[in-house]
Amino acid sequence: MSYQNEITIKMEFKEAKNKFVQTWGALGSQWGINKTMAQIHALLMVSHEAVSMEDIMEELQISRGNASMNLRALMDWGIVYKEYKAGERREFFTAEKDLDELAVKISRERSKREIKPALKVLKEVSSITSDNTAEEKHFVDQTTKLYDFVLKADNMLDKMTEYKDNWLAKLVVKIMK
Amino acid sequence: MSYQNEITIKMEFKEAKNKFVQTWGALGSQWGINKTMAQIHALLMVSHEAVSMEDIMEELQISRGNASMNLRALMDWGIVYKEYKAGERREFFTAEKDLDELAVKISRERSKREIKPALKVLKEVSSITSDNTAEEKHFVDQTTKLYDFVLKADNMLDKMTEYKDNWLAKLVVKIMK
DNA sequence: ATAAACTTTCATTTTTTTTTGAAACTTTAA
DNA sequence: TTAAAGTTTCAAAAAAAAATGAAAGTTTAT
Repeated sequence: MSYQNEITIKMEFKEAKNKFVQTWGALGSQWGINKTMAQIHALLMVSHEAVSMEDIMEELQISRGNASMNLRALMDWGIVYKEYKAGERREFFTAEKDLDELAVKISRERSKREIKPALKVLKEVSSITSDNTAEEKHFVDQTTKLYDFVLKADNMLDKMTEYKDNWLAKLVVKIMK
Repeated sequence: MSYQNEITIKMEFKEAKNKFVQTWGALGSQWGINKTMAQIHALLMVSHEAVSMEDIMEELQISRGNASMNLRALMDWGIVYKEYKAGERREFFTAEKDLDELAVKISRERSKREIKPALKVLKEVSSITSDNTAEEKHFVDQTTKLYDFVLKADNMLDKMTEYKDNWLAKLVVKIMK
């Protein structure tokens, strides 16, 4: 293989990696996860070995503070881990690479942080003592339905992800038949 | 019932309604939907009859432009409808109130707008011609897995929502047993 | 104990997203 | 046709979110 070809191929890989990281970042934004957080996660997902903070900063062109804070957030979500290498002072980071596990953790966190508090409010507002204007009846009825729906969806997601191993594939089978 | 009590009850309803609208708005933000859009939707969801733009502006304390743009967006998502009242010049708005239908429409839109384009990129980047460094092998392997996973999840969601009527309840039964 | 190597924090700046409001546009009734 | 009643658009302003970077903090080797 010629030198020229090798250069070409390397470029293609770097471009692909970059495109993936950018896309994952944009997708994150659209789902309320900050861009850098999603990008760091993407980068770690496709890295075959643990990456230092220095390297993350370099690859994504971000500041030390930004890298540090988003790595912390990713670790709080339980989807990025710190790793220590023998004889190395620096810390290295890896992402959860098992996709079933990743999906489970993201589900759990979002449920805990967002769905559960929303359910609490729904329960609260649907239990007002209503005099019986059509307006208030409709409010109580609709928020009660919403509470039931969200609760059911949340429980189902929980059950779904309980399968643990290969849960998505198993579900596909179960639902299709 | 005394005048005083009636005032108290009215207050409670207004507070509950406001709390619901605020909470729905906050939840929207966390999932990448702008706050006002979510609030308008919340407001329409719990209104027993169609609401004019004027009233929406008034209740949410937002400008005409903001109201107009977000109503347009909600209609593009297919979860808010325009209504014309006989002998009225103004337009009125209602929300999709059937929760099964609402969830289906939100799923469809998000899939179309975000998941499908992401899948396209995943397919693209996972098909680079790789020389066989461990690094590139891992990249291709991981992005391929991700493509398969996201595709499967997207298809499943599609199948799930195909049940149409009362799909969530039906699914719960199917998955639990 | 200390200093080098590294990480975290947070007040300030920058960027991005959302909102405003006035002008342009549309529709309807007289 | 016109003018009144309403809606939409979009450039500019405001608000919100994210990023920076320097100072403070921590850890480790000597």
